[in-house]
Amino acid sequence: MYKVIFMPSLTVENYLKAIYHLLESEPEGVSTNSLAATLKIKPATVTDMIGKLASARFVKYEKYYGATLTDKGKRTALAIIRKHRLWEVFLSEKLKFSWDEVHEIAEQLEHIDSIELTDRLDMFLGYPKTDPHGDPIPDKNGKITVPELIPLSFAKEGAEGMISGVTEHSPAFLQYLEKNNLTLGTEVMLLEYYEYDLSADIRINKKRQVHLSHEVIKHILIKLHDKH
Amino acid sequence: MYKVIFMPSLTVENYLKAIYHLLESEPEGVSTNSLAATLKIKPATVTDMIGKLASARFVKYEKYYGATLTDKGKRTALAIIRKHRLWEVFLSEKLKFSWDEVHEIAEQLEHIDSIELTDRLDMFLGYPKTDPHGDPIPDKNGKITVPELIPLSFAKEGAEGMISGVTEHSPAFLQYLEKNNLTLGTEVMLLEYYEYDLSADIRINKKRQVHLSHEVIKHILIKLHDKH
DNA sequence: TATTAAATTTAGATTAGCCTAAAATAAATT
DNA sequence: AATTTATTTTAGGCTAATCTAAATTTAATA
Repeated sequence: MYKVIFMPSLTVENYLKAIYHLLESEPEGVSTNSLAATLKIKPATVTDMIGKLASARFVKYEKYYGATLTDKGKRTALAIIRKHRLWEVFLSEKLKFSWDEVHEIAEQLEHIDSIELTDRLDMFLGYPKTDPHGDPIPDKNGKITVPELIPLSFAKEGAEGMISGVTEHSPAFLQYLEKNNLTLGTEVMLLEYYEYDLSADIRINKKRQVHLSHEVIKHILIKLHDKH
Repeated sequence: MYKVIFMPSLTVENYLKAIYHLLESEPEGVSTNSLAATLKIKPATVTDMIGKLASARFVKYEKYYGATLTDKGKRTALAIIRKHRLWEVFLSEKLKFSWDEVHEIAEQLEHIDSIELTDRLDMFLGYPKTDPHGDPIPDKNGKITVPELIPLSFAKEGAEGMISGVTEHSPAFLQYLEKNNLTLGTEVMLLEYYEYDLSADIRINKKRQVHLSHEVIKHILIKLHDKH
């Protein structure tokens, strides 16, 4: 039988975080394969570890049908995500790292184990609501308020909104956005779709017009403006 | 034979740091036993690891006669000590942790691997020269300037100076100093020694007088005032 | 529905970092 | 100088987290 895990190791923390994020697109249960892909390890390794996580009641697991988080697992995952995002704010606001640089360093900082440190950092930063990519920061009780955002690719022609998040965090993508002034807070209006490749013309800050591929607009999240 | 180590793991970093500090009192070579004691592991484990560290040219090692650091080992150790002390300054100055709380958290933060982060943190903190305990911070090239300090227990009767460091970092000791206003920057004068137990009377900030045990004064470092 | 393909699990092996017990060496004491 | 004690090393084992190869189960296709 599987050994019981007490204090979650760095490895366990990374599994839980990955499961949490993957549940977004696989709510019924995260597959062994997608977990292996995100963690860059072999599926066989994942199967074994998921068994241990289930024994320690971090996940609910049915053989061949994927894993979901228990309350305990969700709590643990959210604590790590809270730390990750707070450190990202620190790196961005205080140390002036660009938004494509913060993720990698925060991957390390998120594992620092001190609730007191996390809470003081939160205070020092002025209790930020979101990280530099617009992702919401869970509060100290693990409560997370997910803002109502839609992908820019879901906007109707003529719709206006503000860029408020992204669903792709690779440096390449973020640098692309930066270079095209598509940063958080930017006002955008969807002018016209091109059916054949799902690309679109976008007006930026009521001035400049750009043409963006579907690949780009589907990863930009906007907050729609209320209609008058 | 031993396997060669490329990127120093967390464990390796802790070995190198411990060796660096122990070389202060054992300059001829750090013994297996004292290393085992500081790292809270068994001597047999240390012997094995020292062999690996020697293969990777982090230490020079002669069986039964202890280990010393190579230039490579020293460089690596100083990089960790630099990070440790910079984070201590951050915790103390920015997050308002007391000087007895910073060490434990910095033990984790010192292993974050990003030269860019370290250098930006250094800048953010205003290039501090010392940590909250008065220990000097190596610069980005690993250069460390050790200030000329003497233990308070070495001062002659009548000598005056400023508390500028400690050689004992336990929370208990630091809290004791705090409670007695014996913090960094405090002016002290050695009034009189008591031969039978090596304790002494100390004047604090030209006002209050206290009686301190040898155990205490030997761990307080002062910068002597120039005589006029 | 039978077969093939893909995903998942099982079985057995490896590595880093630790352990205990026993053997070897160095240091201290008589 | 011989013996005892302390330190260090060697030898053999264990665990967490990984791997590869083979077996099993589910999903897709003919």
